[in-house]
Amino acid sequence: MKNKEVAEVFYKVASLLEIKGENPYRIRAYQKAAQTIEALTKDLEELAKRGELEKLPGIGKDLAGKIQEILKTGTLSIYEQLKKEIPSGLLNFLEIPSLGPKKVKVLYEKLGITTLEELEKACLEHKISRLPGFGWKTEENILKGIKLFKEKLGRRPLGEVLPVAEEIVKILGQEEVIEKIAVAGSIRRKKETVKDIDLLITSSAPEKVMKKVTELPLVEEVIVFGETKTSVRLRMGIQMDIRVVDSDSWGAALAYFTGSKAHNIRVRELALEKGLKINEYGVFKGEVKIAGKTEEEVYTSVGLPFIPPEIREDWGEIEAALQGKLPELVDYKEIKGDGHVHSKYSDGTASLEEILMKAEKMGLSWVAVCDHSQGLKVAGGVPIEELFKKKKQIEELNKRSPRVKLIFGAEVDILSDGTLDYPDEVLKEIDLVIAAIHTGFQQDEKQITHRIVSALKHPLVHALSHPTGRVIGEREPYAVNLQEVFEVASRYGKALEINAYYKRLDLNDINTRAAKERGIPLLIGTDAHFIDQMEYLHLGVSVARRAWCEKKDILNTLSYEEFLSWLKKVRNK
DNA sequence: GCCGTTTTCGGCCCGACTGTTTTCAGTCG
Repeated sequence: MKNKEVAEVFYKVASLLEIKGENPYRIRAYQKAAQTIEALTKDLEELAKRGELEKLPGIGKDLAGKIQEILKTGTLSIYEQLKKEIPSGLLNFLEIPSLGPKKVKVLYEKLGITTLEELEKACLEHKISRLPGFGWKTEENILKGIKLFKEKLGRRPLGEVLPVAEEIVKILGQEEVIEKIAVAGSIRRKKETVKDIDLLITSSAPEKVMKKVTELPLVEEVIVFGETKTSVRLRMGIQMDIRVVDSDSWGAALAYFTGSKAHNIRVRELALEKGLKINEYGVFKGEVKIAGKTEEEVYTSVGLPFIPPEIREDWGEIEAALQGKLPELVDYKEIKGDGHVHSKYSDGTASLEEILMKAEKMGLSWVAVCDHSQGLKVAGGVPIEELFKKKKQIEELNKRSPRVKLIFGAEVDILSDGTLDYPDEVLKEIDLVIAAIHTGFQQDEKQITHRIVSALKHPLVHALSHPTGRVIGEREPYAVNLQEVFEVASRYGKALEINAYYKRLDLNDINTRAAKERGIPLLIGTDAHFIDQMEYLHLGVSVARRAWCEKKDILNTLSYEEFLSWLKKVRNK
């Protein structure tokens, strides 16, 4: 958690310096350092103690000192100083489309505007359009932007946007003027939340393509209209950027448009070292284009192997690629089971038969049915007698089902004193026990961590479900010391879940990577309460891929028999 | 503010579109 707080301060310092009109490279240095810290899988305080801060990329003597200062005092003197010069309310303004640091500075200096309300009022009184560099159009755009900001149409969960993007690709893919079409951007990188839909298209008639796109019924408003670059807002509120290039530039454009920005900058720097220039049209040696048709070509030209989109974040993939140490990322095709679904026995809506059928359709060979435990009444927790009925039913179904097997599991509540919601003699009858916190989210770090750690140490527990309890856009993680959880999971050989439900994705990418680095087994579970939610399995795999996981890191790649023997092994330790 | 098997100073990714401008700064990705 400390890491995130330090990164946050650096991001804010960067933004304040931007408004102040400081040296752009100094600003970038703060942003880069913030990114590095955010993606760190180690505890910043540990690194600081060992004096290893300066080993981090983008962190030199000065920033290392500033990190120390934040860790020690909880804040940063230059940050406090900047806040005195520039009201921090102005930082919100940067979120408004069409407002950047330069314009924000003018608004503050000429009109003394520091809050959204003042800004809105000034627009309505047409004070803005009289400022130098502003006009009536800008005034209009700001008003629109304030409205969007208030509606909080920020980042959306990937699981919400991905299906829309795929649908649009399907519709547009049928147009004759469109040769190739793909989703790029953070959707292609499978980030847990996305801000917009980036579409890349090849066509020899870009103007016709743009017309088709803007005429889609899903489009609410055209924001930017150009021949090669157009932006629209969809009715669901999300922005969609469309880029059209010719097929000769497909690979270069796809790489450029997929990002991340930080990754692209690194690749372009490598190109510069080799005397090459990369843009969205290709790789150039002087005036001559030497690559660009495929992404592989672009990477090869700078001496890199192909890097999978999910890890293009400048989180060390460039260094790994240069050393030939890129991981062989786990593939969805290698996934054989789902580690966590609910049935009618608790608060799920599907019967065991339906789960079995769905699994078969998805090509899985096993599914663990982990219903809630007895105490969790709001979620239809299963009383002990029912539990044995379920066990029996699963055994009977498995006999009749040669290809897909159900695993008798339970998602057992961790009570507020750290004990479990079934007695041991019951737990030992359950083949897969995943423990989870569903109550007492407000407890302090010591208490929550103690509960989780006690559960993980329990000899009959196999795994910890949704380890941080966060719900994207709705609920912050509870105060858990993950370092301690990792420590115990690793020592006792227990698994941590990657909960694949689109609003959870818990563990997230960075924490999954931290767990993987410590050799902790990971179990992907969809937590499906409706049968179709089992399809979120691919989102869990995406988290694993973003976390650099390979086949061996993921328990779901085990066959039914192998997984059962893993379950037994954990208890025999 | 960082960084360096050319460098400890002088670099630091690259281009499209808009709006307010008579040639380009600002914003955005």
